Amino acid sequence: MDVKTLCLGVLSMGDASGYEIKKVFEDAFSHFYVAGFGSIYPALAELTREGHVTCSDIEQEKRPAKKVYHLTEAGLAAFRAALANTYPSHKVRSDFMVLLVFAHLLKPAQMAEVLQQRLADIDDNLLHIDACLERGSSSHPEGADFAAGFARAVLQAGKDYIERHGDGLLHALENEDKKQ
Amino acid sequence: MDVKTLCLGVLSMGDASGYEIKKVFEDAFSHFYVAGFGSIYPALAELTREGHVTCSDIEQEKRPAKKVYHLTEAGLAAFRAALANTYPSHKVRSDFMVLLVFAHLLKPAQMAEVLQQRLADIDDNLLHIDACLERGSSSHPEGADFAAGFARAVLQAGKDYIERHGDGLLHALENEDKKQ
DNA sequence: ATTCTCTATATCATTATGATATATATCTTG
DNA sequence: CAAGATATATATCATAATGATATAGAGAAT
Repeated sequence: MDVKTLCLGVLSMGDASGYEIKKVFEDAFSHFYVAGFGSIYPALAELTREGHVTCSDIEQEKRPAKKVYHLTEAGLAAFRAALANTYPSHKVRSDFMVLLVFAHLLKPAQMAEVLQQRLADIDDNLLHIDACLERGSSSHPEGADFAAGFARAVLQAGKDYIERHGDGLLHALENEDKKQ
Repeated sequence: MDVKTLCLGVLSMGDASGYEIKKVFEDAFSHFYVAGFGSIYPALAELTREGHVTCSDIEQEKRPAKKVYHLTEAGLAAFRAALANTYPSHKVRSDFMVLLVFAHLLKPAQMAEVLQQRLADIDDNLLHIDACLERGSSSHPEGADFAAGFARAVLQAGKDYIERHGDGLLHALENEDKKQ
C-alpha cells in the first residue's frame, strides 16, 4: 500500500488538507504506517491530476491559506478496489532488534539504555492508543477498535518480554565482557 | 539504519557474496528488516569505494562466478560507531492493520480471509524463528536469542488476539452489513 | 519435454525518506 | 517582556529503497 492509496483512505473519513492528513498519520495511523510531507504532498498532487480528489484553496484568518482535498466518487471506487487487492502484509523495521542481534558489539551499559528506551517508547505508544480510543470519533469503530486492541496486545507482549528477560540478557553480556 | 550499515553487520559474521547477504536478510533478519538485491548490490559497491569492504572475484565450477566481500578494519570500526549512534526505533508497516481500520469498506467474507491469511503468516513466522534458533550457528547467541524470543512473544500475542477477538469483529461487520 | 527453483549479479523507473526552506501566529518560560 | 518553542501550512530536493525486470546456466521435478 502506497501513500497515495492511504491518502484516499484518510479522505474517505472527511475532507482534509495535506497538513491535516499528516496529523492523521501521526495520530490514528501511527502504529502501522509512517508518512511525511515529502510523500503526502506529491501524492495529493498526483491524485488531483488523476481525478481521484478535488482541491479547494481556503483562505483563513490569522492562519496560512490551506488546500482542502475532497474525495471524488472515482477516488472512493479506486480506494475500494485497492483494498480488495491488498494482501494483509505486516512488516517490522526495527533498529532495536538490530542492536539486539549485534549486542556483543555494544557496551553492556549501552544495551541497558537501549532496553530502557524501548520500554519508554512502548509506554508512550500504549498511552497514545488509549488516547485515540477515548477520542473515538469514528462512525465505523469495529475495525479501528480491533486494530487498536491488536496493537496494544502486541506492544504489551514486547514490554512483558523485556521486563522478564532483559536482566538475563544484561547479565550474560556483562559476563562475556569480563572474559575479554 | 540503512542497508549499507546492515551489510557491514552481516559481513562482521563472516565473508559473503551479495547473494549470500540477501539470504541472511531473508533468514536471520527477516523479522525486523527487509532488503532486496536492488538495495544490497548498490550498497556493496559503495562500501567498496569507501574502503569499508574489499571484494574478490571467485570462480566456481557449475555455478556462476561470485564476488565475495570481506569487512576491513575501517568497516568494522564504522559499524561499531553506527551501532553506538543508533536509536532503538521499532516501526511497523502493516497493510493488515490498514484493512482492519477500513474494515467497513470490505465485504465480511474478505475480512474473514484477511484474518486467516494473517494467522497463517504468523504461524509461518513462528516456525521460521524456531528453525533459525535450532540452526544456532552464532558465536554470540545472547542477543540473537533474546531478539528471537522477543519476536516470538510479539507474534504469539498477535495470534492470540486474533483468535480471541476475530469472530467478534466478523459478527459486528455482518450485522453492519445486514443493516444496509 | 517443459517448467520450476536455485545460484548469481545488475539495472532502472518509481516511490519514499528526511532534511530544509518559507511565513505567520500563538504559547511558554525565564 | 523578550526570546524561544510550538503550531499551522505548503513545497522541494538529494539521497535511499522498492519492486520489477534482464541475463544465464544447472539441477530437480512433473
